[in-house]
Amino acid sequence: MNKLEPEEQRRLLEEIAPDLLEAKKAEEEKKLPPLPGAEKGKVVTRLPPEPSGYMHIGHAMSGFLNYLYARMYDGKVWLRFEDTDPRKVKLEYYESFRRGYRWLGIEWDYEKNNSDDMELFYKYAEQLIKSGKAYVCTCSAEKMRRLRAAGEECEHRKRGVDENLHLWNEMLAGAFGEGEATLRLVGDMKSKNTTMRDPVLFRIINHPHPLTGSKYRVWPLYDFAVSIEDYLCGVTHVLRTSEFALRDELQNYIRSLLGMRNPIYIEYSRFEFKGTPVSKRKLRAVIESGLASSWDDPRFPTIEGIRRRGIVPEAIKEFTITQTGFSYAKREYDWSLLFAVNRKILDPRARRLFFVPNPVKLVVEDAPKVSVEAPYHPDRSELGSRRIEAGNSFYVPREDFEKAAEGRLIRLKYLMNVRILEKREGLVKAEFAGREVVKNVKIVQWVPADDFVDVEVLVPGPLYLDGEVNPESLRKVMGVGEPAVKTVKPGEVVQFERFGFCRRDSEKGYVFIKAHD
RNA sequence: GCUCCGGUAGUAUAGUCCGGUCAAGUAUGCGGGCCUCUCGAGCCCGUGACCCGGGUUCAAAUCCCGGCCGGAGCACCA
Repeated sequence: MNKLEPEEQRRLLEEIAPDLLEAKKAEEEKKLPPLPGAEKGKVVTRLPPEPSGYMHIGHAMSGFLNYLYARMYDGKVWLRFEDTDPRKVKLEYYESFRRGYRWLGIEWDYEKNNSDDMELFYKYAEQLIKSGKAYVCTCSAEKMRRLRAAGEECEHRKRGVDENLHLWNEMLAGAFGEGEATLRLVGDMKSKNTTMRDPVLFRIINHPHPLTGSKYRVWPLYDFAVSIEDYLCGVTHVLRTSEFALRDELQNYIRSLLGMRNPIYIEYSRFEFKGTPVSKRKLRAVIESGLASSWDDPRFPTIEGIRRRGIVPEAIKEFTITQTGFSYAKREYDWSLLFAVNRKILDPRARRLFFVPNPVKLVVEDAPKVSVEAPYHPDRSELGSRRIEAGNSFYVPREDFEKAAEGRLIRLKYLMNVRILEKREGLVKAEFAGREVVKNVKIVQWVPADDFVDVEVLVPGPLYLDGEVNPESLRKVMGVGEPAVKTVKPGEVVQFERFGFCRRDSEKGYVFIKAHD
């Protein structure tokens, strides 16, 4: 009864929307649209990761939605691991999700694992059996699949309660091997919604679970576990991706049989970025092709990948709030949308430094030997400055000087103007042309030729182009950096002037990853 | 194949429920200008969309029908 059709969800959303829009303009703060059926202080949402793989940006955005709505209504958030497939679940992933949520600034009030509640699941299963709503089925998987597709019942559905109870206890006692018996819901074999056709509630898995070891062999399936857990946790709003939409009916039905209240569902299509699939299969293909070596590759949509790339949590949060809608339509975000948000956040805090990609040597024989005090930020003096000692030879961007004609005037930022005299392979000669700023002269960054560090910048691009793995998805730019590059701490994001925002990725040596321009 | 669900500018969204105020708003992108000792940020101007075809109506992005295109599901995964 709490189940709302998408139209209904939108209608409710719309009803309160005008207030929101006005409020948004008034305080210039970005807010999510109102949550249907939400009451201050009574909202409970959940973060439901399956600890079977790496956390990615889709988890992050979904996580923000659940977290921000709970916060917006002074509600509570559960972190609940959906870990009822012992074969898929791995210990390392539990912590990786906690770490990911923490990094994002997503806080949760309570935490549990579905696998904590096995005894409870068994209790509810027994209740269903006793009320004639569940039966033990000993069909083979293939037969069951065939019958479900055809909408036909199997002979096991007619078993009596006592027999089912007996068989169920046999299952729990270990009398059946894997695949030999399941507990099924008495659903509706004729339902158009195939999930309602007597779905399996429990199956046998002979594989140790990372948390409970070999204590349990009879494991609940997703729909059963989640139905019960959402009720147990008091979840009022389920915000999840649309691949679960068909399960609303089933989960509500299971709860109705147990006398449990249902949450409100809000579903939306997956969040994906162009050229960057989140699918484990596709990412693994990239690793297997040798293009990437690990799951934290900066081209990957994994949390570790985007973190290394220099995307900050606030950007993902703001992006989720402003660019997201509860739409079922397929969408593929353009990275530039996220970059724009990230840039606005980074711009006031990132120090400006000189990095010269693909350097060429510039010699200015008559240059005065001077040093300059260069601010780390054009309009935020609190970020400080550094002194650069300049001689008469420099490294400058090859591109700028190769394109420039002889006789052309170019300014070395903060330092002086030079006039190009001659260009030879790997060397440009120029003459000193004054220190004052001249209008309409190209300004470039520079690095003293006798005091610099070698810098390498990784520039990530789309992993897939036109559905094919992109072999040139990671460009490596070699260059030199001014001495102050040594002061950039690992993890810090700076702006290399005229190059882009880059995060220092290495502990030793100067390897950076470019986030964006 | 079957069952659902969608299709608003390059991209992402607002608007669709209760048809007119939408000659369609916002962000980003793109073009131009201003500012700036960065090709960054900021400010200003501009560009650009209701999938197609019918129907209902005085009036349709909004309602109805058909088509096309796209997504999801059809597990003893979640």
